[in-house]
Amino acid sequence: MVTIKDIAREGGVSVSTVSRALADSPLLPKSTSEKIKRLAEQMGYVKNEAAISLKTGVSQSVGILSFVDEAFGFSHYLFSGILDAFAKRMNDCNYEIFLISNKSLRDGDTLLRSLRSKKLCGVLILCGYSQTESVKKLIESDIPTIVVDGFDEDISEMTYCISSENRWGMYELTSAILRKGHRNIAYICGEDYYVTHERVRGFRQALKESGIEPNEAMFVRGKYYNLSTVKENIDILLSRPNPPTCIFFPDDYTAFEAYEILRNKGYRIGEDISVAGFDGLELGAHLQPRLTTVRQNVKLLGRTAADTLLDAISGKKRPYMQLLPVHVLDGESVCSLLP
Amino acid sequence: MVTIKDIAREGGVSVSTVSRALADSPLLPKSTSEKIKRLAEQMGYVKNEAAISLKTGVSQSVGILSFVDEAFGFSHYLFSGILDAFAKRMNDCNYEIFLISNKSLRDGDTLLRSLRSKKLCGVLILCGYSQTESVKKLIESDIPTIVVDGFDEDISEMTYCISSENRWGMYELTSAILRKGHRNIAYICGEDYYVTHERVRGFRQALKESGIEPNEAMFVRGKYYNLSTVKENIDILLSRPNPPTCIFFPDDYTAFEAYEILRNKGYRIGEDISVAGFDGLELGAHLQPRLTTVRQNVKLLGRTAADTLLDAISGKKRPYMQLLPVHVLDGESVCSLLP
DNA sequence: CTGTTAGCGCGTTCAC
DNA sequence: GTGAACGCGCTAACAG
Repeated sequence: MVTIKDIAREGGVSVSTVSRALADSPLLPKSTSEKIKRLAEQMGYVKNEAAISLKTGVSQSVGILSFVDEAFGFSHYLFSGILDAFAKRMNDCNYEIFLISNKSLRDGDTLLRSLRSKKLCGVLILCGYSQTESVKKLIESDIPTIVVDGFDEDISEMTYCISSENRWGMYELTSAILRKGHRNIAYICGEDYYVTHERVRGFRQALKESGIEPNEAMFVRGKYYNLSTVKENIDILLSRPNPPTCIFFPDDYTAFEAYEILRNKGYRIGEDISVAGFDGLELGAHLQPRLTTVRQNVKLLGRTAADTLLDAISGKKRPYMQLLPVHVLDGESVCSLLP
Repeated sequence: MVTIKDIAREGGVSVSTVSRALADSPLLPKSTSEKIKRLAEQMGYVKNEAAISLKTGVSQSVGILSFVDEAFGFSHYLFSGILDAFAKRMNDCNYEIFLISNKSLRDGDTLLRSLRSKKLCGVLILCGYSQTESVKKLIESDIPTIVVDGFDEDISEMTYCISSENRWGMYELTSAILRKGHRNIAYICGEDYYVTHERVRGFRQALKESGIEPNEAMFVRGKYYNLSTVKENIDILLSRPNPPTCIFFPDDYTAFEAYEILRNKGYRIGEDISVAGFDGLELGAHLQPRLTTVRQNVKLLGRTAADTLLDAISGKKRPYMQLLPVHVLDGESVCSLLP
C-alpha cells in the first residue's frame, strides 16, 4: 500500500507538498501539482479515507435511515424510488451513502453515537411511520437531517421536512370524483400520521366545498402497504346502512388488493363500485381497469431531499417545509354516476 | 467529544486499559472491564471508527455495487428486495452497508481504489447486465465479492455467484404450458446474459423432451424491465406465418405491458392468446387474469448472498455457484388448448 | 512557495 | 494485571 510518504520520497518533495498537490491547494503552482498527481497515479496511490476522516473529523458521507414498514424496508414501492433518486444526486456531488441499520434504533443514544462515530455529514430520514424517541433525538442533534413524509410540529425548525402535496392531491382527487356524481365516498385511512391528516383534510375540504357534510361512518382506519385489514374494512363499509359508491384506499397497493376482494364479492370495479388509491405506482397503469389515484413524484422527492441536505450541510437555509407537486391519474376504476 | 483518554483520566487508569476494557480483552478481569465500560457509557463515549479503521486497516463494512438498469437503480422491483434482505442480514452481523456510486465505474482502477480507500471487507455485486472491465478487475482483486445473477466463465473460482434456478424454472414453466396443449410458444428473451442463456436452455430442453423441435423464428430479442421494445416484438411474432399461441416475456414487468398492448389489438389474455412472465412480482397476482410466471425467492437470494459474503470474509469456503429454488406460479394468463 | 512537525483517536508491543 | 510509548496516514499550523 502506497502512502503520501512514499510519493514524497519518490518525488523528492515533502509530504505536505504531496498532500497539498492531492488536494489541489492554491498554494502550489499548477505545474508541481500536476506532476505529483501524475506520480501518485502511476504509483497506484489510494487515499486512506479513515486517516483523512480521523484528521478532519468529517467523512464526506451521509446516512439513510429507513424508517418504513419492516416487511418492505428498502424495497418499499415508494421509498425505494426516493432512495434511488437521492443516492444518485448525492453521488453526483461526491457524497457517499451509508445505510443505517435499524438495529441502532433500539435506543436514542445508541443511534446518535453510531452516527457520530461515522462522522456523517447528514442523514436522510425516510419516515414510513411516526418518529420514535431515538429519531427525535437525532433530529434535535446538530447533525443536519431531512425528513421525508414525517412532518411533526415538534420538529419543525430543527430539520427540513419534505413531502408531497398530500392535502392538495386528495382535494383534487375527491373533487374529480365528486364531479362524476359520487356523493357517498368512504375513506379507509392509513395510520395516524402527518400525511394521513393532510389527506383527510383535503378530502373533507373537497366535500364541504361541494356542500356535502362528511359522514363519520365513512371513515375507517386501515394501514399503509399492509393487506391484513383490507378485507375487514371493506366488509365494514359495505355493511353500513348506506354503503358507499366509492372507496378510497390508503395507497395503491391496498387498492390493488381491494380489486380482488371486491371481485370475489361479485362487484365489477369501476361499474358496481368505484375504487381510488394513492401514490401512483407505475404498475397500477397495467391493472384492469386502470386505477384512479394520485401520483407522487418520487424522483423529485428524492432529488429535492438530496439538494436540501446538501444545502443544509453547507449552511444554506431553505424553507422548513417543502411540498412537492402531485397529480391525479384518471383511471377507469371510478365510474360516473351522472345521468 | 469524549475519547478513551478522557475515560482513562476519569477512571484513574491508562488508555490501554480502557482500550482493552472496551474490546473485552481477556487480559483484564471482568470487574475492571465492566466498571470502565459503565464509566464510558455514562460519559457518553462514542468510538471513533475512523481511528479504529486507520489503526486496524479494516472497517467492518461492505459495499453494494448496483449494476442494474439505470432507470431503476435501487428501486428495481427485483433487486431492491435482494438488497433489503442482504442489508438486514449483514446488519444483524454488525456489518455496515455502503452504497457504491456507479460513478466510480468509469474506469477499472478508480473503482478498486475507491473501495480500497474505504477498507471494505467485501462487495455485493448486483448484476443487471454483463460485467464491465472495471467490475472484472474488482472480482479479480483480493476483495471478497459475491455476484448475483452475473455468472461468467471468466470469473468462476474468483468470486461466489448466486442466482435462481433459472434453467430449471423455465423448464418447469414451459413443461406446464406444454401440458396445457400449447405447441407453438414464442420467447421474447432478455439481453444476452447468463440468466438468459440458462432460461433459453431450460425452454429448449422442455420442448425437446416433448418431441417438439424449437422453431428459431419464435425467438426474438427483447430487454429486461424495458418497455421500449415490447410492442415491436409482439408485432413481429404475431405477423409470423404461424403465430404463437403463447408468448414468454423477459420478465413480469414487460408481460404486464403486454397485457395492455395485446388487449388494444383485441386479444383477450388467457383466452385468445396466452402470456407468461418471469420473476413473480407480488403485484402480478393482482392483475386480471393473474400472470403465470416463475417466482424467484428474493429474500432468500439476499440472505444467501449475505451469508456467503460473511463466509468469504471469514475465509470459509462455499461452492462457487449457488442456485436457489424457484417455483412456477400458475395464473390464468395461459389457457388450456386441450380438447 | 515548500518543508518540518505535531497530533487526530486508537490498538498493541514491550516492559514492569 | 497494567502502563508507557509508538505509529497507523494524513492535514494543518508554523517556520522558513
